[in-house]
Amino acid sequence: MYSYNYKITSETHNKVTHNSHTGTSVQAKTSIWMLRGPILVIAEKPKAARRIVEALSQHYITRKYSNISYYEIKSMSQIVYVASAVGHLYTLHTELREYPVFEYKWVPAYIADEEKKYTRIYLELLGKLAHECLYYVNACDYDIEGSVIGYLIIKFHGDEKRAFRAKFSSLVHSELRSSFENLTPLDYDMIESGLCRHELDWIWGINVSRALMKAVFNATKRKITLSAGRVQTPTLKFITDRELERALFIPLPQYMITVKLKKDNRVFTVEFVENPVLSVTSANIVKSAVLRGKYLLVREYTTEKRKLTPPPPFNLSDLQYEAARIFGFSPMKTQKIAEDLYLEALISYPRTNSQKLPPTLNYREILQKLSRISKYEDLVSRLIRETRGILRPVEGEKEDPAHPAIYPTGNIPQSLTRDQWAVYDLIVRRFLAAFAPSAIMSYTRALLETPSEGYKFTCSGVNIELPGWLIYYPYHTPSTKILPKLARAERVEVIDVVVRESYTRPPAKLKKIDVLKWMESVEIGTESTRAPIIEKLFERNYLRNTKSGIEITDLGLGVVEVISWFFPELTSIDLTRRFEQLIGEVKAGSKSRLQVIEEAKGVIKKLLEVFNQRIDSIGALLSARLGITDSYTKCSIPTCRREVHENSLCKYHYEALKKLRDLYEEWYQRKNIAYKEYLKKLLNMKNTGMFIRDVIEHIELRELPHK
DNA sequence: GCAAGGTC
Ligand SMILES: [Zn+2]
Repeated sequence: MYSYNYKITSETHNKVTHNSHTGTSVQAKTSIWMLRGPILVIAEKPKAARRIVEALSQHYITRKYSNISYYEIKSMSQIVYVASAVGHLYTLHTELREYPVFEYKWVPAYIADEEKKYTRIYLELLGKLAHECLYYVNACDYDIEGSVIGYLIIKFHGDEKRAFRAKFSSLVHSELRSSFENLTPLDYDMIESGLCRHELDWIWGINVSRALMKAVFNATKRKITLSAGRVQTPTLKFITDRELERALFIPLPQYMITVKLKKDNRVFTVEFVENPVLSVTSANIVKSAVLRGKYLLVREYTTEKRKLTPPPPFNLSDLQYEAARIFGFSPMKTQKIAEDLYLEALISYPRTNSQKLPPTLNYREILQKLSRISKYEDLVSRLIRETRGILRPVEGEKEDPAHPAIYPTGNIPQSLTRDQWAVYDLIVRRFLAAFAPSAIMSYTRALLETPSEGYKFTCSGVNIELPGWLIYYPYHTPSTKILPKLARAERVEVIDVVVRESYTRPPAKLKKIDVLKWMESVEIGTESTRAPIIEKLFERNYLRNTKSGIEITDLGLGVVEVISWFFPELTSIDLTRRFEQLIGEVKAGSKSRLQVIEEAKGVIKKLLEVFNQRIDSIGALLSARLGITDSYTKCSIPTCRREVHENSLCKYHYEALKKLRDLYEEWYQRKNIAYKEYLKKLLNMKNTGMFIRDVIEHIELRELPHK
């Protein structure tokens, strides 16, 4: 139903080609050097401005405006200023405080938001320079947001009619030079679709957030910050679903059969291939068969060598994942550290999705610089030896329209904290590993059977034949396990059979990194925004963090219920797919931005009308979940604040009770046990869900004596 | 004050 070929932020413009004589493009190209009159070149960020001016001239002048730098290229016939934004300098804003609200305009971010004060000086400088200039070049990142960032500055301080777009997808000097010799007119297709995305997110997010807050205010007279949005709400819903699954989880008994075998005086263990076995009776049948036979017959014994290629260079989410896995860092912490390292010029730009190193990068030079850091000296010389100086990095599939994978610059770290070192070290090692040879692993697998019944058992071993890249990036090293040598048809002596009772487990509690990986997998949010959006859900008190992972709060659950009821599209990732389709149509020119916004307005207005009709009961629900007031009809579980759904229970406790009673049948079949024993057993198990526990404790164990 | 998106 929707087209998936349009990504909200990673949209790549049509391929960058500057060879105008091939006739591949009909767009007029202009060389910056042909323009007569002062020119302002606008970069997206200070570091990019520096790279751009270095590429354009060897004789540029660095100037200071207050504490920020800009650059000047002066020749006989022209003057070029290169200055930078710091990301978005403008933001959508409204003076109105009510909702529905559809009146908004772009205003300087430093005015609308106290935290963006630092952008003021950049905008002030750009304004002053723009005033002196005749031509304007948007040289922001070559993506949809870059098109918007530069456009708004030119619109408010320059002149769209004398403006150009520079198109480059790396900051390599030759590519930069070429792009400035082939400037195109402003890319209005991207600008319009970008503006449209901003407006859609604003009207949805602001209106629904205000509606939620208004409901709570009416019910409690308290101003409590609540929010909803295209990215945060589906993310909250995802976490809620996992938490509900856990809270309603009932472990089921199951049985694992293992056999201890002996070969050459060495005892090793094989597992029943049909594990887990669902009842104790069938487990015991297998057990006695094995004991009767006294030995197992080897049916298969195979060893297979496999190449393990190095993992690709880091993009931000892979780095966040590894730092979480290896050091337990939150994605936000890793991101902040990576940003610090970038600002210290120790690593390349970190907010990238790319798993590919720039092909024109001087790898050898970086390696030589890294070898001056004593802890990498030996690794680098080993790498040069192993590769015989042939430096061809592996790459992954993921791409980014404006930035390559993360790599170390080779600059020597001066004073890093322990945590900064940890992240820096991961980046360096991953970079080194990208050039290293594949590791070679051998996997051994044995299949054995009982001689008469043919019950099958298996075991496997793994050995590192050649470490290859694991020397440089050892965090994927498997623990080796060597099996005894076996031959087909060999009889192996049985020492013991173990039937271990275990229980099914609920899905794990989510960690922040799991949430981030999920957002990435369903393509919502961006490298820059995912970790901050997860943090925002905690700030709103929708979530709480515990040692074992994320938990949903009563408020978070209530917000998801309310949004699911009145704004269901906002809880689904399909809204992002829908936005992608719409802004794709704006880009193609088949729909206008105004048209798309008017349609969205209509939808939102209608939803808000229905919301407003029920605003009192919504307010009552949320204020009960906040613990401010009591529900009119309270769930009979003493610890529960929710309103009654059926039989004096809220909908979760009602469902829990039903499930608890339904699943007893299954338990009885697996493990002959009385209902009361079943309840007590469940209460004693840590994996039993919270809602299940509640109904056992407060209903079943209380009512039983009367039954 | 509220979104999501840039970047410090
Ligand atoms: Zn309840």
